[in-house]
Amino acid sequence: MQTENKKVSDSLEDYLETILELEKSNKVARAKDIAEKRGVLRGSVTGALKALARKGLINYEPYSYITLTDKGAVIAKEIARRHEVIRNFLQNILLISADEAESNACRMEHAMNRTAIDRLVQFIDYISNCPRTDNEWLDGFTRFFSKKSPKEKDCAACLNISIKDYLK
Amino acid sequence: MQTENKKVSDSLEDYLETILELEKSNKVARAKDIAEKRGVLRGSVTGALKALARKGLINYEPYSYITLTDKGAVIAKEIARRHEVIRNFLQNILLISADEAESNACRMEHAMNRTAIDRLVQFIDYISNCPRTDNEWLDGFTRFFSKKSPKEKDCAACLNISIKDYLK
DNA sequence: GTCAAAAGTTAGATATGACAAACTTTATTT
DNA sequence: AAATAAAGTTTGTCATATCTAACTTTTGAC
Repeated sequence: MQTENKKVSDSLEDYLETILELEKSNKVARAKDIAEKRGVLRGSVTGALKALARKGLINYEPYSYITLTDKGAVIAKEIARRHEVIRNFLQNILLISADEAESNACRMEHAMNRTAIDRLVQFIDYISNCPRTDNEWLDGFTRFFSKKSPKEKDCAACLNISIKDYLK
Repeated sequence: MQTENKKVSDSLEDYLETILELEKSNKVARAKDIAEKRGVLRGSVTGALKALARKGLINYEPYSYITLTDKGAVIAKEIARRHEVIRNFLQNILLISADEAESNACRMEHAMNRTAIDRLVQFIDYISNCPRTDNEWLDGFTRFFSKKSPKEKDCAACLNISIKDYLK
C-alpha cells in the first residue's frame, strides 16, 4: 500500500481525533457516528475516509468499520493532547467558560505547533508548582478581570500568605 | 454597492491584515506587494481583492491601488491586535523564540475569538502587575523548562525577594 | 429467509483558494 | 512618442471540502 505522506489538513486532523474518540467509547468507529460528531453528512465522511486510508492513517474497506493505524493513532493522540492542553489552559488558568474554552481549543489545536504546546505544558506545570502562583494568585486574577476590587490590596501581605503556606 | 456579509475566511483576514501593514508603511497597498508579503502569486491576489471588494472591506478598482474601507479597517485592526497579543504572550511569557512565536501567532490569530483574546490580554496584564509574578518568577520559569536546576531552591527565600522589592 | 430500514457509497454541484501562463494596462526609459 | 519593463488581470486547471440526492450494501425485524 503506497501511502501519501503529504501534510494532513485541519479537516483530516479533526477526523482522526473523532475516530480516536469513537474507538475509545465504542471500540470501533462507524461513518455514521463520525458524521454526527463532526456535524457533516454521511456522504462527506466517505471522501475523508478514502483520503485517510490513502495516507495510511486508518484501516478502511468500503462498508467496514474504521480503526486507526499505528501511524494514524500517533497523529490522533497528538491532536487530542493539544486539544486537552489548550482547553485546560483556557479553562483553568485563563478562567474562560467551559464552552468557550472548548470551542477555542478546537480551532487552536490546529494552529499551535509542538514547540508552542510543549512550552505551554511547562508553563502550566510551573504555575501549578511554584508557590508564588498558588490559589491566592489565581483568585487575585479573578478579582483583577472582574474589577470587583479596582484598587489592589496590600501585595506584601498577600505574598506573606503564600510564604506561610509554603513553610507549613 | 450591495455588500456580502458572510464570515470573512482566514485567508481573507490575512489579506486585510497585510493591506493594513502596507497602508502603514506605504500609505497605500499594491497587489504586487500584497503578493510578496503573503507569499502568493499576483494572480491569486486579484481574486482575493475582488472578494474583499464585494464584501465592502476594501476600496478597489481594477489597476488601482488598494485601501481599506472603514469596515475593512475594523477587521484588519482586530486581527492585527490578536496577532500582537498572541505573539507577545508566546515570546515574552512562554519565552518561545521570536520566529516560532511569530509563526504560531499567524495561525492562532484566526483560531482565538474575542473572549479568549480579551482574557489573555488581562492575564498578561495581571502577570505584569502582580508582584508575585515579577522577573524573579519569569527567570524561575526559564530554569524550570531548561532543567538547569532540577531541584528547586528555597521558595520562601525567593518569595521574600519579591516582598522586599515590592516594599521598596 | 424476506424485506424494509439503516448505514454506506457514488455522482454531480458548489465554494474556496491557489497556480501557471497568456494577456492587458500602466509606468519607465530613452 | 515609442519601446520595454513592470504591474495587474484573465482564463483554465487543480485540490480540498462540503452538500444533495440517488443508489447499493448490510443489518435487523419478523
